[in-house]
Amino acid sequence: MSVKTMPRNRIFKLEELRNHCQKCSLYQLCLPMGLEEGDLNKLDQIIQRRRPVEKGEFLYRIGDPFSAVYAIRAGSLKTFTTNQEGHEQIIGFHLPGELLGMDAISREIHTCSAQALETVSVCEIPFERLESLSHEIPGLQHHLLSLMSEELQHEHCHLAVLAKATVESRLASFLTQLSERFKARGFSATEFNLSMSRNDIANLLGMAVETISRLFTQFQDQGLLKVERKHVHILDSASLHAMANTCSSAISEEDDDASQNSSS
Amino acid sequence: MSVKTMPRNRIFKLEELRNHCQKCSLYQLCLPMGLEEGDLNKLDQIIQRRRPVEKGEFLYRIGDPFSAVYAIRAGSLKTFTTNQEGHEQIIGFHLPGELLGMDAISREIHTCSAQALETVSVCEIPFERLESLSHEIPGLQHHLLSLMSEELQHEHCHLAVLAKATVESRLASFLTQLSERFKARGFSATEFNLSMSRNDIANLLGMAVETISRLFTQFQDQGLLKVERKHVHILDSASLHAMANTCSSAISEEDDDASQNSSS
DNA sequence: GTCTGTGATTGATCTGGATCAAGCTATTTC
DNA sequence: GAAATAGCTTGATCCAGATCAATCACAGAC
Repeated sequence: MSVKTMPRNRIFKLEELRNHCQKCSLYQLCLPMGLEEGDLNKLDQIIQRRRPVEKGEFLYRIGDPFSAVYAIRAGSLKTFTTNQEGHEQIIGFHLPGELLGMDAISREIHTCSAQALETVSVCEIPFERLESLSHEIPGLQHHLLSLMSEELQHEHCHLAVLAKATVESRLASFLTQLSERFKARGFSATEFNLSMSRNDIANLLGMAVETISRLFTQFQDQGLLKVERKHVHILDSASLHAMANTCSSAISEEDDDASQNSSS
Repeated sequence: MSVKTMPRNRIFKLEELRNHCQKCSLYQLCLPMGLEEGDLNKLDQIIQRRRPVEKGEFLYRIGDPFSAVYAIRAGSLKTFTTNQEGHEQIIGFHLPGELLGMDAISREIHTCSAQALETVSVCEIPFERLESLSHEIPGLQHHLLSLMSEELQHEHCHLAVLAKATVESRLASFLTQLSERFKARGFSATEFNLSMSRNDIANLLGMAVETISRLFTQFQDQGLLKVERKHVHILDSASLHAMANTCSSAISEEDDDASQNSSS
C-alpha cells in the first residue's frame, strides 16, 4: 500500500505492462509460442492487462463463472480445490508463462481457486475470443490443446508420486521439478526462493508440515542442498534427481535440453 | 480364439462396427456430441474402426509415436505410466464413450500405456485430421477442449483423494465415481462388474491389495454393498457417497442430474 | 524498543495401513 | 479328471510418517 519513492519506476512498470506479446520475455513459453507476427498481433489485441494481484488475493475462486484464462507474467500462484468439509487440496504452483483456468472450460465455472503467493501480474484472455481466434489461427488451436496435454502429463506424474513414493522421493521430486521450471524461465536452476509456505508444500505432497521440515534438515545434512527459510540452494541435483524417480523423467531424459537453443 | 457356433452373430457385429456415429449409442457422451448432421458426417468419414483389442493387449504403449486418439465403443481399458524402476502407476480406467490419448499431443509420443481390461472395440481418429476438422467445425474444437478440461478436473479429484483421504474414503470414492459413470452410460448404477483386478484398484488408489480386500469385506459387513468376485451390488449409495467426500461433489451436487434430459 | 501472531523446527509418541505369511478359490492346462 | 497358476482373502506383525507438544524465529503493529 505504501508507495515510497518509486513513482517513476512505477510508471515505467505500468508502461511495460502495456507491452505486447512480442516484447514479453515469456514469449517462448506462453500462449503466443510459434505464432507469426500477424497472428501475434491478433492475439495481442484480445489480451487484457489487469492490475496486479496482491499476495493472498484470489485470481478466481472455485465456483466463479468462467470467462477467461490467465497467462502469468510475473509472480506465482497456487491453485486448490476444496471438499465438502472445507479441506483444501493444493493442485499445483504456477510460474510465469503458464496458462491458468483451462480446467473450467467444460463446466463453465471454475473448479478450483487460484490465489497469489506473492504479487502477481497476469494477462487476462477472454476465452470466447480466444476460441474464435483459434479457428483463424491453426497454430493457436494446436498450442492450446498442447498446453492442456502438458498439464495432463504433469498431473499424471503428480498422481504417481502421491500414490507410491516415499516422503523423501516426494520432496526430491518437487524440488527437482521446480528447479527445472525455473531453469526453463531463465532463472537459476540451483538457487531460488520458495514463494509457498512449508504448509503449502506439505499439502501438495500429501504429507505433514513437520515431515517437510525434517526432510529439509535431512537433505541439508546429506549435503544435497542448503536451505534457509525460503531460500534454497541445490548442491547435488544429480542425487536429488535420482531420489525423485518420477514418471516423466523416464521419457524426458532423451530430449531434456533439446528445446531451448535459438539465439545467443 | 474359438469361434464356436456364432458366425452369424459375428457378422452382424462387424456390420454394426461399420455403423456411423449417428447410430452409435454413445453419441451423447463421445466426440460427436452436439454436432449437426452435416458436421457429423465429416467427422464420421475420418474415423477408422479397428479390429477389437483383446484383453491384455495394448492400444498403445508409453513411448509410441502419437498419431491418433481413440474413442472407446465397448469394453474398458486402463492407462498407466512406468517410472525408471519399472513401477507401474495406473492413471485411470476408461469406459465406453471416453476419448483416449489426448495427453500425448504436446510431446507427440504417448506418455502412458493403454491396455485392455477385456475385449475392447475402439474408433481410431487420426489426430491431424481431427485437428483440421476442428477448424471447420467450431463446436468440435470446443468439445475437444471441453473433454480435456473434464479430464483435468477428474485428475484433480484423484489427486485430492490420494493426498489426504483415508483408505475407506478412497475406495468409497472410487466406487461412487464408477457407479456414476456406469449410470451416465445407461447401465445400472447399483449393480455392475469390475473389469479390473483388485491389484489394479489398489494401484490406482495408492494402497495395498490386502487393504482393498479387507475394505470390501468391511463395506459388506456394514451393509453398504454386496460383493462377489468381480460383481458389485451397491446397497447404500448415500452412505458410500458421504464416505467418499470428494472434491468434485462440492460443486456437482447442484447440477448433478441436470445434463441428460432430452428425449423420452 | 516491546508485544503479538504466524510459520518453522525439533522431539516424543502413536497408529493406519503396509508388509509378511498362509490359506483359499477360480480358471486354465494337460 | 488332477495339477498348476493367478488372483483373492484373512490373520499377525511392523514401521513410516502422522499427530501431539513445545520451542524458536521472524515480521508487523504500535
